[in-house]
Amino acid sequence: MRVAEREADTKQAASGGGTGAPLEPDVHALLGEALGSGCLQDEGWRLLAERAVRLQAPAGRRLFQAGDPCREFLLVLQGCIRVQYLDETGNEIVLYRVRAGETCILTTSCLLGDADYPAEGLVEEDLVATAVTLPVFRRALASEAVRNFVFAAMGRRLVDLMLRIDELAFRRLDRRLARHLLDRRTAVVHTTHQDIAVELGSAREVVSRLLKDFERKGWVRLGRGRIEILHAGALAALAGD
Amino acid sequence: MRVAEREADTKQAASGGGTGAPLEPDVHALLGEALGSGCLQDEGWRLLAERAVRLQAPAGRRLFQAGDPCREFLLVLQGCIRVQYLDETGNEIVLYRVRAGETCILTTSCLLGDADYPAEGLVEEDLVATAVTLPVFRRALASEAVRNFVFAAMGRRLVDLMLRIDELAFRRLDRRLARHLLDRRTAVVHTTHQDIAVELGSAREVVSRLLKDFERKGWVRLGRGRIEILHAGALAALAGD
DNA sequence: CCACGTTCTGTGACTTAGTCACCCTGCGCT
DNA sequence: AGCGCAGGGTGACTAAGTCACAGAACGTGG
Repeated sequence: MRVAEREADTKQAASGGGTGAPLEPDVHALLGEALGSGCLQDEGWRLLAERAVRLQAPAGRRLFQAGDPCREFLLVLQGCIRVQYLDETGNEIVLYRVRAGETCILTTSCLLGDADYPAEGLVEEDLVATAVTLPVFRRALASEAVRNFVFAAMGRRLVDLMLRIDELAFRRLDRRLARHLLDRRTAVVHTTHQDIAVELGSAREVVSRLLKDFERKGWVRLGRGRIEILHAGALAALAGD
Repeated sequence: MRVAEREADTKQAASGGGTGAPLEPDVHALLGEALGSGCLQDEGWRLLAERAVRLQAPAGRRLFQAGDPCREFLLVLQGCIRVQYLDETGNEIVLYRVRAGETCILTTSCLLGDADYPAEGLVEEDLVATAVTLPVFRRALASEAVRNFVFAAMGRRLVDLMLRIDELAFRRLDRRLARHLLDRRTAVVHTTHQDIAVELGSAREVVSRLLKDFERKGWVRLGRGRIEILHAGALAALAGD
């Protein structure tokens, strides 16, 4: 219970596993919304919806960290989890994000592989998720629809990580920085240089210097915790359209 | 049929899907050997063994490349596949290797996610593998044992890729190079500087320079396509034991 | 409103890594 | 012997990371 509130613990216990038992109405609805309503016809999805425990956590909360045991399958309904790796020397790098309708594949594979988390998960936007225990998840996996969903999520993430590797190995940091700024999709980016460095797997000083270059070129205006984009076109050109 | 010989195609077609039909005896044996003999009690594993097509390919053969559609589930019985990413600019980096008893998770997740391969697979040591078509694989996944095997493989690979990301982002190349040389587990490493660069996600010139440094320090002796390790202890110390 | 601690940013000096250009060497081939 | 070519060496330069430190911006308690 260390990591997040579970408002539904008692309700869940009361509802039991009976087929027609009263469910979590909002979890049901959110699941339908997040995944398309057709999925609740499926037995596996129905099982997940019935046995799902609602889990909420405010932005900033750490859901899990490296070394934690993994006990439940997670499906995000609202908000966003940032998964990042932290090594012994204190270096951090963002691996990927889990958003509404997605599962955390790290959780899934640790759960099924009986391994501890190798990375940490931070709530970035207020989170609403459902959690089910390993036995229930194993039963749900008997459904082909659930299996396909989980495997497809894994495949996507795998490709993400490969692209991330390519970026780190071969892409220039100024281009990646420009891309990152544009990806925020706001004219004014509220963040610190340190956060960007973690995002890109680089060092704060390097990010600061590059941003200063951008400012000298008139592409951005810098403030404390604030980057105003003045010339998105130039950034896009640098990023490679 | 472009990528590899399939000596068993006809035999497979003849044996059909009947439960007691004649099987691939050696595939059966190899499967048992690779995975532990208990697995053939399981219905899913038995299905895989029965419907498996033996696939062989000599070292150097390209099994698949980026953009290829993915049609079959692969399980390596002997040999080794090197999976590497090649981007538009021609940069290459080794992602991971698939050895005896392992599945290529890239194949698995592309297959189930109906996606094309994002990377290429090269046979590094003469390959013996089994392949099954998507429909058969889907049926085999009904078995919990098969599912656990596949998910566990995904989890391990995921962790591999994360470590690779950490390495690329934060580890010094001289240490990674030292580690790489030691990992070959031979006193004389037969390889080119270019190959090592691809392995580490770096550039040939950089690898050459570092190796020259190692030679000047008396740790290795360099020859054309050949690196003789003279002082493994020093390399290990640099690599961080 | 001020003093003070904290967080964020800027910068110089230096090391490590990547890029570009070019040349040399070892080796197989005819 | 002469040629071609993959593999390797190196200088010069740019990009990125590290270390050390300083100053600016902000928040809080007095």
